[in-house]
Amino acid sequence: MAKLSREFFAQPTPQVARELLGRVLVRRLPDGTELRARIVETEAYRGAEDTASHASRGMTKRNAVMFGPPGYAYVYLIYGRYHCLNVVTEPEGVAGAVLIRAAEPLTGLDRMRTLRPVRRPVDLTNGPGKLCQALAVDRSLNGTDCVAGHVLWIEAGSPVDDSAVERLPRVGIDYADERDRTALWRFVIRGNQWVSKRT
DNA sequence: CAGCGGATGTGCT
DNA sequence: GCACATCCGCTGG
Repeated sequence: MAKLSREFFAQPTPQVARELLGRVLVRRLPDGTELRARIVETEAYRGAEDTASHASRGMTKRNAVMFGPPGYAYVYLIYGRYHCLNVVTEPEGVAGAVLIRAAEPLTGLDRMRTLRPVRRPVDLTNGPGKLCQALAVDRSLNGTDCVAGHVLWIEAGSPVDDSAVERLPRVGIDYADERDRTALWRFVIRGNQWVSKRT
């Protein structure tokens, strides 16, 4: 299955977020094991004009990757315990990234359950922090090239039809301006079991 | 089941 | 010092 290209990620962020639904996120572990999961929930974060975005106040040490070339991983620590995985969008110099919030495990489930012990498989990857734990994604992968690299990438998978796409406000951004709190920049596959619980 | 608060590191959102 | 693009365990109904 073909990897998504640099040009794909260079598009406007909300468009990339919508187009990532149904695509396959792949994580290759140091021992060669490949973990695969189908993306079912994303959020778009833009630059200076988006007060919900880490990039809204300009470039810092943490968010620098968001300003770089598209197709790279932006991974940050949240609440001191969890990680969130984004893929950088827009042309180089324009900040933007898509947060991958939830996915449906496809291969390597046994390994995911070792990384993240849970009773029910549905709890493996139905949230951004859970997804990172199950796929062994942490800050050491910040800045990883998801187009030319061989550690983390996204395959074409099966794009989702418009009729199956639900657009919702983003979650966990109470601090943002009303305009940004209400923007429909969260994309989910309608009715999918693996979508995160926070709605 | 819902609701609430603790965990725990980093940037000032 | 406080807030945070989160998750989990404990409590009460």
